[in-house]
Amino acid sequence: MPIHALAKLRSNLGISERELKDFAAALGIPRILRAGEEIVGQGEQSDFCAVLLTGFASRQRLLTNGDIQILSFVIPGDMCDLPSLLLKPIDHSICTLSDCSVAYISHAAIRKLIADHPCLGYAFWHETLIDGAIFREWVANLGSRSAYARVAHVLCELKVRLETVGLVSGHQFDLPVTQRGLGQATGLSAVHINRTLQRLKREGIVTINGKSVSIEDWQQLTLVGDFDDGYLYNKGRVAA
Amino acid sequence: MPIHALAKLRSNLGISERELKDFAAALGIPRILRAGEEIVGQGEQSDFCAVLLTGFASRQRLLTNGDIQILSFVIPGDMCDLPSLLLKPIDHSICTLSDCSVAYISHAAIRKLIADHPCLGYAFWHETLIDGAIFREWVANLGSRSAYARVAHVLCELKVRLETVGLVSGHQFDLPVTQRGLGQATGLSAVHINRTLQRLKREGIVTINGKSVSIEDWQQLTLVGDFDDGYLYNKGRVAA
DNA sequence: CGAAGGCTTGATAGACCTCAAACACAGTGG
DNA sequence: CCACTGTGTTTGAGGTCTATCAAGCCTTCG
Repeated sequence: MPIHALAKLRSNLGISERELKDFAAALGIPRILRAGEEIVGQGEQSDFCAVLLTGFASRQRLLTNGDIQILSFVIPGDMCDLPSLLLKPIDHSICTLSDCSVAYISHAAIRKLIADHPCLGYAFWHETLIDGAIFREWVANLGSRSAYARVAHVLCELKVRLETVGLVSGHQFDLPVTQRGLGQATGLSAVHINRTLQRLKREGIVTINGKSVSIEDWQQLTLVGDFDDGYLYNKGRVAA
Repeated sequence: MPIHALAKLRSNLGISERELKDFAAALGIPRILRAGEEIVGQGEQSDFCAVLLTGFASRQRLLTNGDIQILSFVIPGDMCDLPSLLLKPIDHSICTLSDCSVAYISHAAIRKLIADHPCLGYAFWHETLIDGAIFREWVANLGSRSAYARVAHVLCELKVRLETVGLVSGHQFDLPVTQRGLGQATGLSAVHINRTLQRLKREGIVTINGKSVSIEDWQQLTLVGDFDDGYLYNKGRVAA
């Protein structure tokens, strides 16, 4: 059932059929969450991890002045809550951006899986390392690039990551994120996001209809966003 | 010999004396590097990890326009290169900011240590997760805070992390980072770093003499920097 | 002693923010 | 079916934070 999650784990680090089975067996029945709900809350000491099966979520941090900083986007196939296995209480929350289905797996079950299949331990670790690589890229994005490049870069990253789990058809994908949300991800105001998106449209690089984004000129978008997909380490693609 | 590294690993995740011994035995003879050298280079496929024993280093990313973004600071006791075990080629480089002594341990040895002591596997994973938490905090720092707060926050983080390995005496510590370097870490120009530091001094929050930083008003600094040390997960301190 | 790099200061410019208002759209209730 | 409300988008105007440029000074080091 959790196709993307399994396929992605499989491709990431040569997981065997057997290990995949054991992992799938340890997953609970998926729960449906509505948009705007919390999957994990900042400061919680959870004893389980969440796997996002369908939908869109954001990892985010609430600052003391009330502002929200989005730290990364969570897409289907992501074991979004793995750090909570070793980091308690967790320093950020994960919130749904659209309706989502989420499966849970207890920390105890994860530890048992790792004990039984050390290879899975490396696979989980690998997941968190890629998350780390994404954070690093975002540091560079926020610290070094203009608003125009930042927005382009985020779109590039999403396109490549969504492609990995077969969620891009043609050059188009769904992006259930408001302009305010994009602002919280890129450190820009919603107003400026609006103007930046308009520029990307005006220059024929993307078109946007509601929540649907279509990349019209991928090469130009990567150029503008200074994007190199190396940091995503997505050698193993899942067929669309 | 590698006091800090061992002590820190020990405190991080209840490593036993025995595991510590095996780890120390696997470390090669430390090498001395001069300031400005590369410990690991962006794009390399290394087969070893580096442990920083003494000195200061920075994790950094070279952008296509030639700019450098500092992603985090590496201080004594950090196994700075752990992601390279599973992420090849590595997406960033690590450069010394001062003269450093560095010990190396092969990936093969690390894998063997983990096989022999699963607990060490979790300890290493934990290290990388804390690095991830630091990246997240930096995303928030760069995305949501003013220049004044950003600089204050970086100073807060360094003070707490250096304290953990006993490198703060009184309220003072060495910081072999140029103002240009602070700019590359905070996404600000060197000129503005200069003015921001002047403001922090003028307001009696810090004093700076050459490479030595002294925190005069810690509470005010944390307030200005919106700093909460939770994300560093440094429950286990090493006595100074 | 000269050169190079880092720090400091002033002036100007520009990128992005804030405020404000109008518009579009979906969901809700009468 | 139609107001009504709330959220998201769009546009304009003005303001501010931070960058850039430029020059002078200081320290370090060969």
